[in-house]
This record gives sequence, structure tokens and C-alpha cells, in this order.
Amino acid sequence: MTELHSDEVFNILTGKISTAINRTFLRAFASEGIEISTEQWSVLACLWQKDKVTQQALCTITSKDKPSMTRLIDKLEKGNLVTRVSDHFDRRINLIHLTKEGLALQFKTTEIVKQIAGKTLNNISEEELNNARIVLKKIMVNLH
Amino acid sequence: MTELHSDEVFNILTGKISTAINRTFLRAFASEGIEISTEQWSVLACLWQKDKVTQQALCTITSKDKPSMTRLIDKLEKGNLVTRVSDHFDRRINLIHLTKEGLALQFKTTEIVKQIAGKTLNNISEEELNNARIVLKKIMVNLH
DNA sequence: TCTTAGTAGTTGCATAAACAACGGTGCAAA
DNA sequence: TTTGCACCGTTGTTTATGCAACTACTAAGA
Repeated sequence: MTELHSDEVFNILTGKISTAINRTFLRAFASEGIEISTEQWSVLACLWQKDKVTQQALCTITSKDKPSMTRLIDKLEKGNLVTRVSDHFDRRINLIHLTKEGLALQFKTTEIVKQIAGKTLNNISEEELNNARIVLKKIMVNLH
Repeated sequence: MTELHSDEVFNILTGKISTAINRTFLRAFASEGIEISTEQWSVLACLWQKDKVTQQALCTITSKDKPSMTRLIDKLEKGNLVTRVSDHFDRRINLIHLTKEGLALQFKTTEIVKQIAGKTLNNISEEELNNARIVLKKIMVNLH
């Protein structure tokens, strides 16, 4: 386990890679005057695919728990990017709606994300990437 | 970018994999009555390799910033796992020393970490893993 | 109908990270 | 010697995560 230390797999284990990516995104967004976190962006990305879904659905897609989602949506709502709309048929449910501002962010962030993804995956061939994809998929499954 | 959504690479980007691993470690430690976080463990792991180093050195190895390290060591010190020892020659410096308890944890956690690493990397061949390692290494370099 | 179980979302408490700003210390050049 | 810069570590503020406990509501079985 100590010999894992300089190991890139160890860097997944301890989250080094994802915190590094997170940092990169945060800085890029901030430098463009966009004041959302990576996590907030990942929730918005779900809504850009499919709007007006329950918080629970967002939890499932993003693998976050309910309290985390409640607070993320609090922040997004405070920033006027989404609104909570109570469902008429089941009053337990909030449907999360994108606002105009929330929708507009999609176009503003697309270029940034594309650019960072490009930089991050630079010098990595399709084959290598697909191989890594398979390994990561297996890891996710193994963690079930 | 939206098509990345069901992509395993996206799962690195949004940190899904590392939070899942983090959760697994936390639960495993807790179930054995070991009350440290994954981050605290990663600092201890550095000290098990080389004891009595500066906080700055620990920052560099773990890729964490100084405030994070200060607080991690606060927690570890509170749990009597390490002590801060002021350097006689340069009073700016704290050397972090493992305590008996901190050293003892190495043996207690070895088995757990080995087991989780095994479970996490199950069904993944050496070749696949090495391939993934290379990709992850490149990603780390690209994020420089 | 009433009770019980399950679901959706919120709140409280702990840990961790990023960034900025600060105090204390060492060192070297003016 | 003194000034200025660099370095080590700390504190403050914001954001996010995990777990547990809670409210509000729905649905299903006796």
C-alpha cells in the first residue's frame, strides 16, 4: 500500500485527479465571470438534457445524496438559475425548472468545458481513452 | 459535453469515482472502529513512509494546500495520532511526528486498504490497469 | 377507514477543499 | 543595520459531502 504512493491509481483513491480537475474548472469559470461551482454545473448539465425533473432524479443521475442536492439546488435557486415547482399530483415532489438564465449558461459554459476537456485529454489516443473508460467503468461497478 | 454524460470519463470530471471510493473507505474504517477520514489516512500514509517532515512537504506530496493541511493535522493531533514539533533551527517550521497510536494505525488499516483496493480493482487485468495508469498520468500532467 | 410502511425533501452536525489575507520568521541586499 | 522579500503556518469565509433524524405526504393492507 505504501508502494501505491507514487501510483496514478492511488491518485484516484485519494481523489487527487478529481480535485485537480475541479480546481481547473472552478478557475476557468471564475475567470469568465461565471459564478458556479463544478457541482452546480453538473446539476445544470442534467437539466439541459432533461428539464423539469424531481430532486430525487437528479440525485440518482449525479450520484449525490438528498441533502447534497437540496443544498445545491438552494444555491442554484438563489442564483436564479432554477426554480422549485411543486407537483400538483404529488405534493411531496418538487420539479426543478431551468430559468432563462440557467438555460443561457449552457451556451456560455460549452466552450469552456470543451476547452478544458481538450486540454485534459491532450496526447491521449482514442484507444487509450477507451481502455481507461473500461477500467473506470469496472471500478464504478466494483464499488457498486 | 452532454454526450459525455453517461461517459466514465465524465465520472472523473465530476468526481463521482473518487467520492464513491472515499465513501467506501470511510465506511470500512468506521465499521472497524477506526475514526479517521480518507484524507487523514492519506497524510498518515505519507508519515509511515517518512516521519518528521514539514507540513509543506506533506502539502506537496498530497497535492493539498496549506490551509487544508493545517486543519487535517489539527484533527490528527486532536486524535493523538501526530504531534507538531517546532524545529530548533528554523522556528517557522513544524515537524510532524507520528505518535505510538499513529504508528499503530498502519497495521490496523493495512488489511482494510488492501481489501478495498482488491475489491475496487477486481476483474481488471494487469495490462488494463497499466494502460489506465498511463492515461491517468497523462491527465495529471495535462492539468499540470 | 385506519394503521403502517415507504418516499420526497429538509435540517443539523461533522469533515474537507479553495482562496484570500494575515502573523511570524529567516535571509540577503542596500 | 535595516529594509524588503520569501517562506511556513494559521485563520476566515464559502462551498460541498456524509450520515442521521425529522416533517410532510402517499399508498397499500387489515
